[in-house]
Amino acid sequence: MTPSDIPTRYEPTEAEPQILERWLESGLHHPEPKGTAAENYSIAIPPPNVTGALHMGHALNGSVQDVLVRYHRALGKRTKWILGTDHAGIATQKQVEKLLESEGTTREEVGREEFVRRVWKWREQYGSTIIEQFQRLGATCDYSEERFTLDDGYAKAVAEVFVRLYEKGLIYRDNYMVNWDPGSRSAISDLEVEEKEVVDTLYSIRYPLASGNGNITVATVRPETMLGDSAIAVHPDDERYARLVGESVVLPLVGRRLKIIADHYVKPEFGTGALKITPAHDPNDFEIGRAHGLDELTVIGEDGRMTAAAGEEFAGLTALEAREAVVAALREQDLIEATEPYPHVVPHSHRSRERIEPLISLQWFMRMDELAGPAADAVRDGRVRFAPGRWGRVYLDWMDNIRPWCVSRQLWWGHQLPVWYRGEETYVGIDAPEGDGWTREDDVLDTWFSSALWPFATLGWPEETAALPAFYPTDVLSTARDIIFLWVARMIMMGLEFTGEVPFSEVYVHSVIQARDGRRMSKSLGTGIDPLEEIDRHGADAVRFGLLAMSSTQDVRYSDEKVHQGQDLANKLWNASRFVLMQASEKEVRADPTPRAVEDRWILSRLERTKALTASRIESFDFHHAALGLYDFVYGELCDWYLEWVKGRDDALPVLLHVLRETLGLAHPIIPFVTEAIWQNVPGADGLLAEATWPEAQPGRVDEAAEKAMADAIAAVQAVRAWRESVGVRTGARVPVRFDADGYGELAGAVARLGRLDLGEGGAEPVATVAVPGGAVLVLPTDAFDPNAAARRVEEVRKRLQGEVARAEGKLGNSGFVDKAPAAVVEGEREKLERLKGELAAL
RNA sequence: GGGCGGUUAGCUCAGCUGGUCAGAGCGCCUGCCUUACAAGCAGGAGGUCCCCGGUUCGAGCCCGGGACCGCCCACCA
Repeated sequence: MTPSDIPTRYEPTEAEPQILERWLESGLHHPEPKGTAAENYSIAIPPPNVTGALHMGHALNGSVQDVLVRYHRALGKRTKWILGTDHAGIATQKQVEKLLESEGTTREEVGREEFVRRVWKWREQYGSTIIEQFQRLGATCDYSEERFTLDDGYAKAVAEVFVRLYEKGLIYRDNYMVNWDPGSRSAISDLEVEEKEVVDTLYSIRYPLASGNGNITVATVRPETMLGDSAIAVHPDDERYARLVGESVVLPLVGRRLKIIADHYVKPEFGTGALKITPAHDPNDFEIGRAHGLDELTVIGEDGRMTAAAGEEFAGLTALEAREAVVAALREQDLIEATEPYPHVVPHSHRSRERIEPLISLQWFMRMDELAGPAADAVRDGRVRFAPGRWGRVYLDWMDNIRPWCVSRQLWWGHQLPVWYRGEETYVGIDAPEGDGWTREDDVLDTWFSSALWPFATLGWPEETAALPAFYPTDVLSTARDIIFLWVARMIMMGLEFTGEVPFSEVYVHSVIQARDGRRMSKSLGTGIDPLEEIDRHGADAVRFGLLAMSSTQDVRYSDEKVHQGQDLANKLWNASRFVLMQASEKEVRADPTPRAVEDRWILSRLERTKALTASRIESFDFHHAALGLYDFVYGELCDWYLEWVKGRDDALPVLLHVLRETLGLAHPIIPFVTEAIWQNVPGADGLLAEATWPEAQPGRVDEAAEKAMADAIAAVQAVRAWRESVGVRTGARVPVRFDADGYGELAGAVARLGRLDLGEGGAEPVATVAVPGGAVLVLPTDAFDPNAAARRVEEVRKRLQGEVARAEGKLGNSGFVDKAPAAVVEGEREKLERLKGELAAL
């Protein structure tokens, strides 16, 4: 196709699929496992859930990582973007349960083995969805080596880690209070619990003293748990109860005698200052119970129903039913002293949204303190750096207060614990133990346990693969802040423990993209914006540019304007290229971009600065400015000025082509599709832009003098245009002028052309004056405008200038300023004053 | 209860270690089909930089206090 056949609009929907195909076929995303991790560049993608569909968070993070990956690939590094998906225990299990439900059956009915088979089948069918969606974004992950956290090799790594930690004594089994999620019927970790405010009823209940001399009143929002009470606690210094400590009360409805104990945990000022202790159903009571050796009576089971221990009358009821029954029974005996509405925060399951039922359960735990120390040190001493830095402090706060991690889950989908039991015996090992009678632990591991191994398990650990030394440690981990504890911290701990090295040296915590109105983007709220629809509408480049331009060091609202800016930029580049290529015609120009004019030196200088700036911004994760800086260069310098400036010149082509090629190169990491599409039409551009090198820095091309000269010339054009507008010069009319300003040289001609002026030398008396840097443009007699309007305009300008002069003089007349401000600042002010006076005089 | 962000033009946001920092995009107004682009080009209007104190020759920028919005952590029944 000849350049003039190139359509005037860039059509992403037509271009993108073809370009994507070429990239995928080229193999550019797959590096050979050679060299060392120090020479190479690698990023491990936060593995999306297999059940997932691309959301804005993925799209932003994918854009961020792809910019980094493409940039480093262009720098000539062997670059690997480790790709894969997470088996996502609960989420995936639920998905398939739903499917079974639609078939009229249940997980229990089909049985574990069949269920797991069904999940695998589901994964085969739908698991690649999100991978394809990443491709549409243009992400150059290593698609040829897709990992899955439940693959055989990966599972081996998980088992290996579990066994080693067990042998080290860091993993153990215990009967302990856990967060029971009735929704998923599994224990969950502290991190998967979220506090939500609810309004409960606070019941004040009288417990009669065993002595018969009165009562102690306690308050609770969960009266049903009283069936499991083991004691009453008061503060040791609470005089009201001092003489009662050691005595007993009679537990209403049950009749059990409860000791009155003293414990510092109790807040005397809260309620009556007496606290009922239910060790099996409240985390605090659990602690107190263990400290005092109290009985742990489980009255609510894992099914959410009252156990036999709750007594005949209540056993089998749901906890809620039991509450009503207990309250009714207490009322009957007139033991309820008061009730009041009580708003407070209570734990809910992050997954199922259901209220957590704290209970004592036999689970597997991991002690974290021993691993946390070195992992915290790695951040303290800078081996791992967070960007923005404040997240490092957040990480450290958590690490310094770390608690044991409940790692077992009562699910079917996941890594089954490598643990076998026979009677009282427990065996932990990679393979099943010898001998008969062993049964394997049913539970599976918390999904985050396997995710914690991601950076090295994906590379084949514990096998000594070639990929491991080539790409581990990785360079950057890019993620959202909500998984800093769940994932990032644990990767650092596990990485250090099992490889002796930090898994990545930088953690970039990107923005959270909110809905347009500032609410959270969420499916249930209907506030989500589908990145794929946005790509359909505006193109992948526009979405990438938009997201990067939006991103910040804080949360941001989704901005349609930024996406539009990206779309506009793509189109602008497309048309600028058209302009250049139409001149290039068949001629293949590879010649050095020899500058033949000031504007050539200027654009080469500006290009040089943009290259350096873009590189440093990418390296410092300042994607916002990298994207917008690129936009400014392309619009504000290349198109608005340079292209206009050289129109009519026939010797600018080498520079034009050079600037176009390099601009495509530096824009490519941000807007890869359109730049690749243009590249295919550029004479002398071989192969894929995605495989081309980053435009080499040419510091010698920075030209201060040319920048200054052009800045003045541009300012002059703008001054002339503004003047024309303000005095109402007839549209398009050429205005005769005498150029009375220094320092323009050859640029005066272009200023005149762009300002639609006719340069003359005649000695006629000027009828108007337009101040420009270095002097003025004197307007000669003409009928193109009304001189009165010009006079008014001059007055306005004079007033403004006089004001500025007064301000500058005031500043310089202030001895405080002159004496204390740095000499350069004072000098700058003096120069400014001179300039202003000059402009004023020129009027 | 503790901690962290934020509050700048009608809207969404930039403003580095205090001195051309009062900006961009969108929107708005005016004028243009200028042979790359009318989803374009040119010009323009628009802001007590949340409030109150303080430091300084000089403060969106630093310090103290306050208001409001958002997030994280947290075992007060």
